[in-house]
Amino acid sequence: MTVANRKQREKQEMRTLILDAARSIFLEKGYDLTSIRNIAEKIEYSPGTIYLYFKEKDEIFHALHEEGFRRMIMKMEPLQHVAEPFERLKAMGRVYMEFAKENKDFYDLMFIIQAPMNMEEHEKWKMGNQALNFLKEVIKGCKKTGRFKGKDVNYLSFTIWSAMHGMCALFCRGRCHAYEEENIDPMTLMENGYKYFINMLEKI
Amino acid sequence: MTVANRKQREKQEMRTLILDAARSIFLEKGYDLTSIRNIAEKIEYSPGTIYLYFKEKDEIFHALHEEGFRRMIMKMEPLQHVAEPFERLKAMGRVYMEFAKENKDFYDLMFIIQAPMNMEEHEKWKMGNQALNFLKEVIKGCKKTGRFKGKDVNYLSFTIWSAMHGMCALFCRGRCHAYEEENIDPMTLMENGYKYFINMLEKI
DNA sequence: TTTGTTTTCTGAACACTGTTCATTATTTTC
DNA sequence: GAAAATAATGAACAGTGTTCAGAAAACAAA
Repeated sequence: MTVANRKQREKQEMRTLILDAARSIFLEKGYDLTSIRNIAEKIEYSPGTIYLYFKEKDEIFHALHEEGFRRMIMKMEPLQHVAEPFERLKAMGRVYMEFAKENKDFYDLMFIIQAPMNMEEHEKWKMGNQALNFLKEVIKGCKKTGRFKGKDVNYLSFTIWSAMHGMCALFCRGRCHAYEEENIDPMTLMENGYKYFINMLEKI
Repeated sequence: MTVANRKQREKQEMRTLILDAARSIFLEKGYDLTSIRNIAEKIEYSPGTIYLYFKEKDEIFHALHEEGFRRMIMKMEPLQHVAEPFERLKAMGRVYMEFAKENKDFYDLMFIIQAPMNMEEHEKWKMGNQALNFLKEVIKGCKKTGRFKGKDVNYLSFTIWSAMHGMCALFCRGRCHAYEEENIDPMTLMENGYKYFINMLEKI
C-alpha cells in the first residue's frame, strides 16, 4: 500500500463525501437550493475545499446526473426478462414514468435542467445515450415481430420518448394542475395518458 | 383629464417601459441572465424603482408568461377557419411546434420554467387554460365526426399535449443532441416526430 | 411665490450565489 | 528535525433578489 495509493483513495473518499452531501441536500431541497456553501457546511469543510475535488458546481451535478441514469437503468434491468418485444416496450414506458414520479428531482436533472448539459462535449450524455440505445434496441425487436412496419427506428424512438417525457415533464413542472378544475389529479392524468398512448402505439 | 387619471396612466406607462426592457433582455439573453439590475440599467432607473411597479421579479415574468400565451393564441387564430376538426387538430399541433421552435424562450417560460408558476393561485395559468380549452374543443369537434370513439376528452387532450410538449421540451433543453451521433438534427427530428405522432392519432 | 404635504426615486445594505487565490496548516520526504 | 509538498482555509470579487431610510421631485394651499 503505497502513499500515493492511499492519497488517491482519500481523494475518492472525499469526492464521495461531497457527492453524498450534495445528493442529500438536492433530494431534500431541490437543485436551486443546493449551493456550494450548503454542501460545504454539511461536510464541515470550507467552500473552497470543494473546488479541490470538483472543477465546478456543474461537475457535481453531472455526477448526480449520471447516478440518476444508473438508477433508472437499474430499474429497467428486470425488463430483460420480458421476452416479447412489444410487452417489453410497454413495460419500459411504465418504468420510465414510475421513475419520474418517484424521483422527480433526478428526472428533472436528467431530462429538464440545462445546467449539467451545458458543455459542448457530447460525452456528458453517455449514460443518456445508453438508455436511448436500449429503447432503440427494443423497438428493433418489435420490428422483427412485424410491428412498426416502414417506421424509422430513430424517429420512432424520438416520438415514443417525447410522448413519455412530455407527461413526465408536465408533471415535474406542475403543469398537470391545469386539470384540477376538472378534478383530475396528476397521477390519474398520467396513468390514463400512458394508457392512451400505448393504445396508439398498438395501432400504428 | 384629472390628475389621478394621468398618474394612473403614467404608472401604466412605467410598467410597460419595464416590461419592454425585461422582454428585450429576456429574448436576447434568456431567463437566467435577466436580472432586476439589468432591467433597471436599461431603462436608466435605480433597481429599487422597479419594485414600485412590480411586487417581485416573478410578477414581471408572469406578465411575459401571459404575453407568450397571447402570442401563441394569436398564432392559432387562423385555425378557426379550418373547418374539418381533425385537420384543425393537426394544424394546431404544427402551429404549437412552430411556436416553440420560433419562440424558444417564451415556450420555456410558458411550459418549462417553474418560476412564474410558483404561487398556489391557479389564476396564474388562466391563459394556459384558455389554450388548453381550445384544444379540448377541437377534440370534441373530432369526436362529433366519429373520431376518438370511447376516448375521454380530458385524458386525450393530455396525451396529445404531452406528445407535442415532449418534443418541444427536449428541443428547448438540448436533449435532441442525443441524435447527433446518427447525424439527425433537431429540426428533422421534430418534423418526423410530429409526422409519426399524427400518424398514430389517425389510427387511434 | 413660498410653504407644507405627498409621491417618486435612489442607492446603500442584507443575505445570498459560484468561484478564485494568497495565506495558513498539515503531511510527507529527506 | 528541517525542508518540501500537499491540503484546507476564508476573505474577496462580482453577481443575485429585495428592502428601506433618506433625498428629490411634484403637487396643493396660502
